[in-house]
Amino acid sequence: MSDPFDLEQVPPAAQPAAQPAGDTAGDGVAPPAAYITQLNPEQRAAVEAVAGPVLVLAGAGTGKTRVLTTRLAHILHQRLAFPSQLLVVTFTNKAAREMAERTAELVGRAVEGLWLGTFHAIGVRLLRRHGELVGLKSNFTILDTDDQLRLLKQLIEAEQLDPKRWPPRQLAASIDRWKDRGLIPRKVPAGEGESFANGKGVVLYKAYQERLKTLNACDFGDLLLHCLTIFAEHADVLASYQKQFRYILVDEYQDTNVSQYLLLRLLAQGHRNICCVGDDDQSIYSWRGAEVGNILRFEKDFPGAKVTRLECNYRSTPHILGAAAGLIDKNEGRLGKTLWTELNSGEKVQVRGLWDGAEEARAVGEQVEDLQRDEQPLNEMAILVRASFQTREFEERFLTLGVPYRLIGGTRFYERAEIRDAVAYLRVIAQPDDDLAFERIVNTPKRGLGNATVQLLHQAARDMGIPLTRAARAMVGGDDLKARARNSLTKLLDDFDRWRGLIGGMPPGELTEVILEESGYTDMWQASKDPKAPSKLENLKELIVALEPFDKLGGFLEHVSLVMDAEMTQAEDAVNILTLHGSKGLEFNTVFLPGWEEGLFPHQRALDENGLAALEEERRLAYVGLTRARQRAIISFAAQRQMYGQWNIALPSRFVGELPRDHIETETEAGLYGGGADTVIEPITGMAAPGGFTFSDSPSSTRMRRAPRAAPPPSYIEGQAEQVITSDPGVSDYAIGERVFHQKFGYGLIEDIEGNKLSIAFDKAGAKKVIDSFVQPG
DNA sequence: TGGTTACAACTTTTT
DNA sequence: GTTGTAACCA
Repeated sequence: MSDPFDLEQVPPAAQPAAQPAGDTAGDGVAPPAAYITQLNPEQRAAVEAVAGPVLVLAGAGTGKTRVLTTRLAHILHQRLAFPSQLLVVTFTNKAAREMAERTAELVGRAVEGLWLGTFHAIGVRLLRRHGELVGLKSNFTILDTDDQLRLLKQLIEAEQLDPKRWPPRQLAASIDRWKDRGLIPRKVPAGEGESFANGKGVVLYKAYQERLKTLNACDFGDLLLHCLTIFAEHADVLASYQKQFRYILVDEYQDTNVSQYLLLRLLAQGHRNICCVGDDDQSIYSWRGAEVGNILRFEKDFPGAKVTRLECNYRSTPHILGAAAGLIDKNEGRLGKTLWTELNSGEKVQVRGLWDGAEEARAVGEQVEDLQRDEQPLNEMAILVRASFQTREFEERFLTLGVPYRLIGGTRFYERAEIRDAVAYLRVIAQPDDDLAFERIVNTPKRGLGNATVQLLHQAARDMGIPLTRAARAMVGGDDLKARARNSLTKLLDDFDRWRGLIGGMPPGELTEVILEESGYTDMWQASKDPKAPSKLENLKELIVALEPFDKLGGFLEHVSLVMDAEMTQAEDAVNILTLHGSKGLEFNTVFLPGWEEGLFPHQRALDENGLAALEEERRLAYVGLTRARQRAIISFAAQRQMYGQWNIALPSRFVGELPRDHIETETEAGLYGGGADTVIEPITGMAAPGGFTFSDSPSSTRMRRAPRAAPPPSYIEGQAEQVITSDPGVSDYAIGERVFHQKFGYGLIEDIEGNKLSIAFDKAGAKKVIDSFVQPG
């Protein structure tokens, strides 16, 4: 019997033109394939519109991945193309994996030969083949952020600049942004390089690119930038890929940057069958170069594009959707979608104000335990935070409670120092020109090759214009080095040679074990009395395990640079703690959204750097967070919070006030921000919340004595006119010059008063703005 | 050269 | 509070 997905049988000449769905087995009577009938009409339209440019605006929880995978299966089923003629690009490795798995489910087995991966993975694939066109050998190294920074620091110093005044991080950010925009050094618009080191920015960028070439290396941005260069300069290469990729599918289109956009546009010019799926309301990566504009002007870029909206949400209750919709509606410049659902209304979104971060963690912990008693799996609960430092309080709380949790994100496996050291050894072996890897391990473990020696090597390498390891070889033959250093270095180079000789002879995992053993690296940690040493040794063992599936060293190194996240074991039932950014694409029955405070969320730094655009992006982030929830969302904010050792006053996020009241339920009692016991929180303003809360767990001695007052509505925030302030703004009872006491900051002097906000110069804690109900006469 | 200490900066998000 | 870097001393 014929297999509808028998890809070997696909006639390569098949054209997108049209056979009706399901009529592929040649018997002419087949109804629409099963996979099609399971879709709703909009989804089905998005799947079946295979020819020409298509934009699918897929709201949160509307079955975006399903549409993508079904479309992919559909194209294969219709025999419109070989797998190798399909380019499927995702934004994350996880999404790529999921896509492959779900397509395999639809097709009934894994599909071989697809060009499916992240933009960067696709870039690598192209560069391994055509890298010589931009001066890269096929075994080029991919630098990580750390290497990049060390290299930039060297270059900054070489320009006689002080890296303290001109931080490498800042330069790296500029360079990354240029690369995101597809700009090689000479294309950087005049004036843009000026801001760094008095105009040296572009000079350094150029020097950096040259240095990368001699290192036979490229950074993340180059993976796309070099592809663009190749396509621009070699029409034949471009043409061959334009011809090859009959169908292009793009996930998370709202997250593409200019480079990615340009690549897609070039590649799609062949067959024009490009389908982009995305949601402008979930664009949260502009800070790393993503251009929402790409999705907003899709129809202009691809004339005649079909646009399909997926608005039927299968995930969240109406209250959750309503709250999210009310919030996102405050943004301008949206393509606009209205999500609806057939689910029952469910619980309202809970909004809670609390005394401080610790109490917030306590409240979440309690609710987690309650839900657990109701037999809700912990796996179905998630705490989504804005910034990673927020995770600590929850971790501590869960440890105390004995509730298992898992931290998603955080320091990733391949970013750990010991893993990078080990990988650096492998890199030196695989690619002798990799100076950065060499520098990393030349004196780790200590072998008497300190700074002085390395400087000599650098000098020699520069003079001769060769990589460090080659310079080292030359130096051990000469007499510039002290006997001790020379012996050490000779031994190290001999080790390199020996290990290199082992590459083909044993699997990479075994080779790594040999290297870590013979180099003394393992011994170093075994002898260490660092409390972290045991866990580092554990990690090294895990690295060996991670190496097992790889039969070639190069393959593993590529994996390390592209797939930063090591596979997580989901075995245990545990609460998930992750950032809002990390939550995109996930869903949970219960979602906790703590830290909705001005300055933290929306984040102050984002606001400072990017103003209104950033505010809208933060709002989208809030939208993403809310729409992760299937049944229940709990938003909370604290009145004060400790951030890197310092206590900070916090006011409720303006987003709290933007939530439509019909869909939320506030747990309010008396007092936290002033206001009477029966007031409703209206912290809309981004200033102060007149809502009432008690600090239930705080010792009675800390309770406020003074009659609470509400904050005045801030005048500088637009669009707040309709918000009702239910408690009387009033005026502070304090006077300038009065001495007051604050529970966390101690004694201080009032310097200024605005409504109920006091500017106080604290004796120990410095100047702060505090709501008057937090202090008492001192 | 290596270890220790002191100081500083830093924390939004990540392929 | 933490981590990384610089300066100092052994």
